[in-house]
Amino acid sequence: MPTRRYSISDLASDFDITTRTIRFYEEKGLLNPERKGQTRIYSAADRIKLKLILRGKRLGLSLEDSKDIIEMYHPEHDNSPQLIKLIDKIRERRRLIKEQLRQQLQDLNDMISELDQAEERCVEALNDMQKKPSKTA
Amino acid sequence: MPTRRYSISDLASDFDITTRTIRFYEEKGLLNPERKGQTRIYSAADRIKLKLILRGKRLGLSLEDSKDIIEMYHPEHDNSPQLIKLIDKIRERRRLIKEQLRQQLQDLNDMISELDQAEERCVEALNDMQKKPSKTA
DNA sequence: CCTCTAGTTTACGTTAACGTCAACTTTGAT
DNA sequence: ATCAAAGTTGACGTTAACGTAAACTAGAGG
Repeated sequence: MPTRRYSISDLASDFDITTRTIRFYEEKGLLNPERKGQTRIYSAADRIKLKLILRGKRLGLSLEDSKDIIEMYHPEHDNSPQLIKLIDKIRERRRLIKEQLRQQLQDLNDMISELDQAEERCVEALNDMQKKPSKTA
Repeated sequence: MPTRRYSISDLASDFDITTRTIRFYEEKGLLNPERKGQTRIYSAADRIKLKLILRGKRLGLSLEDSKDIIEMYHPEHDNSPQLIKLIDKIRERRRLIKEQLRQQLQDLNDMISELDQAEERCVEALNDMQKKPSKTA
């Protein structure tokens, strides 16, 4: 079994965040590491959760959203009505993600092509200035 | 000439934001509408700037970033060293955007496929519960 | 034993991006 | 004229996501 353990500063340096950040995520209920005495000990699963949180951040999700998503991956295997609700939540979340994907893709492509045009205009302006030596008296 | 004008609430309802938000963007130097008396009058160009700001927000840009980008589209046509610096800024920004595009694409696809797997696990768990009636005493 | 390093809790501070009054003024419609 | 709707300027409040500092503890090494 790959029962790897990590200290809080291990994870901090791995993901290039501060220990404060990691404790903050715990405060918000996104992580629940073991304790040896009062020192936190993180498992491989905790590491993955952290990864999910950070990916969520890159996508603009709130910590609350990431918390939701984490619970989808690590459900308390309850009874079947709970499971059915969970499946619905997963499908809804996937819908949202896909819509976001579509929108962001379009936004990014639009922005890139507009930057291209802006650059072109600048280059032309530069060329024009080379020919007419300028009006500066 | 399409010299369309907009009131602040026109734009607010068009983009589904509050007038406070629009005034806030002006406070931060992203908009500079004309005034008729003390009332703000927005042009078509202002409308476009607003659109750029909101797109920036969807992409996770800060207002400062959006301000930068707006100035790339509406440069004060200065002298050539300024123009050259501007071109560099545009290229750098495009680089950032492209990297972000790449990253977000991967993140979103990863997340979707993980949601697919999570759903599958739930469905299987449900099926298992149908067969073995459960252990609940 | 002493000190250094890493860890902990508690608590107040900070920044961005607005929200929410309050207290006016301006203006088109009746 | 008046009255409601829309506009304006302060100014303080709020939320998320941490930063920062103080004061303490526990283990490892010389």
